[in-house]
Order: sequence, then structure tokens, then C-alpha cells
Amino acid sequence: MGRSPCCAKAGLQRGQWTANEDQLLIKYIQCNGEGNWNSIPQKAGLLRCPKSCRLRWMNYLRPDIKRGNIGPQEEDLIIKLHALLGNRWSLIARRLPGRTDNEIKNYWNCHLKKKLKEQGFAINESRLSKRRNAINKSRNNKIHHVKKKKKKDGVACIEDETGTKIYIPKPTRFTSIIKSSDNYQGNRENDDMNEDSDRTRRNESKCITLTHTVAQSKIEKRNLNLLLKFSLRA
DNA sequence: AACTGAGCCAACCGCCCCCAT
DNA sequence: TATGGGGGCGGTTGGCTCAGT
Repeated sequence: MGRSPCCAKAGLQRGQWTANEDQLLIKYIQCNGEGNWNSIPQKAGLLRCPKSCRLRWMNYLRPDIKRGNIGPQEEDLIIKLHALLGNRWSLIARRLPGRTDNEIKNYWNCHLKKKLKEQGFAINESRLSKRRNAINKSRNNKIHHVKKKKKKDGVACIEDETGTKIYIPKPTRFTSIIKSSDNYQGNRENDDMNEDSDRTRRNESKCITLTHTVAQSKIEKRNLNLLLKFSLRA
């Protein structure tokens, strides 16, 4: 399945980035642009794995990143977008200029989840999140080195008796409101909101998807944008 | 002062799809 | 068609800080 972590390569630096490393990365990207992350560490003179470089740039060093606290308006937008999109942090982040998916994810997990819970909203907490709380307690009780328990539940997928894979899509709340638009001839290239359609297509052969979702309803960006506009105004 | 518990956030991990070969 | 690298994403962790006891 997954490959071995790229950071496992011997001799690579891990953990917090130093100011010097930041400078090297910024300098290199300013001169050569983003992309081709695999070659960046070597070319920039960094002893970091490519993913680490990308993450550092995307979440911290990018010049267009907005610093400072998330304001009430942004918070409101996050809540609404999360209600619409679920844990699609990157999609949510694209609607909040200057904010990163990581930042929004952290903000959600640290602030909003708790806040909404206090207000009586039901927030689904994963088993591992619950476990995290237990780990925290243990950690603070000086029980260290808690091994990471593997692994996630994985893609929700079942197989019927014929071996047909049935992918259970991530739930969305609004699909009953929207009719699929079969006529849409939009620009696929920029259709980031079509991600769900992609997810379904990926599991191409012998695939049945349950319930109505963004995916099988073929909701395209245009419709989703309209929906967002509408629901955010409400 | 020392300890404990909780919050926060940067960074890592594992998985997945896309796409070139 | 199969394979593997590149890159993106969401979930989770590590480690620091701070308030409370």
C-alpha cells in the first residue's frame, strides 16, 4: 500500500525548521518558483525531505499567508463551509484567502469543535481523536512513548457478494436541494469543486455509490458556488 | 517551586490519485 | 495495461507554553 516515509531516509533533518533553513527555501523558491519538490531540497541545499519542504512553504513561508487570529467573519465562514463540505480542509481553505488548510484544521479542532459542542451541536469525534485525548492524559502523567496505533479506518468501502466494490461517499447535507446538471460544459481544469466527481470516477469499474452526494450528483463548480453564495447569505 | 492538565500549532505520517513511461 | 514517482490531502503527533493547584 503506502510507501515508506520519505523522511525515513538517513541523514535527513526533521522537526522544527530553523531560520536558516527557511531562508534557503524562500530564496530558492523566489528564484526558481514552486514545483518539482523532489529536487528542491538538494538544489536549495536543505537536508529535508521534499514533503517537509512543500509543507513548510505551503503552511508557513508563502508570502500570501495571512497572519494573526481568525476573525469572527472567517470563523463563521469556516463553520458554514464545514457544514457544506465536511472535513475538506483544502477546499475550505481555498475560500479563505491567506489561510492554510492546516491552520483551518487546527482552528477547527482546537476552537470550533469545542465551541460548537458547548452550543449543543453534535460533532462526530473519530475513535482516534478520542484516543488522542487518552494519550494526552497518559502523556501528562509521564507515560511517554505511546506508540502510534495503526491505522485509520480507511476508505469506507464494502464489497457485495459479486465482488462489486461499493464506496460509501462522505455525506453532504445539501444534495437533495440540488439537481444534477447534466448540461454543464464547464472548464474541468479549474473545477476544484469537482473533486468528488473525481473520487467516484477513480473507482471506475464495478462501482456503486450509495446515497446522494456531491459526487454522483455531478455537481459542478458553478452550482456549488451558487449554493455556497446562497447558504452563506442565509 | 513543582507538578498536572489542557491548549495550541508546526510538522509528520500514511494514503490516495494523477500521469508519465 | 501495468507500474511507480510526484504531489496533495486529511488525520495525528510532538513538544512547547501556560494556568491552576
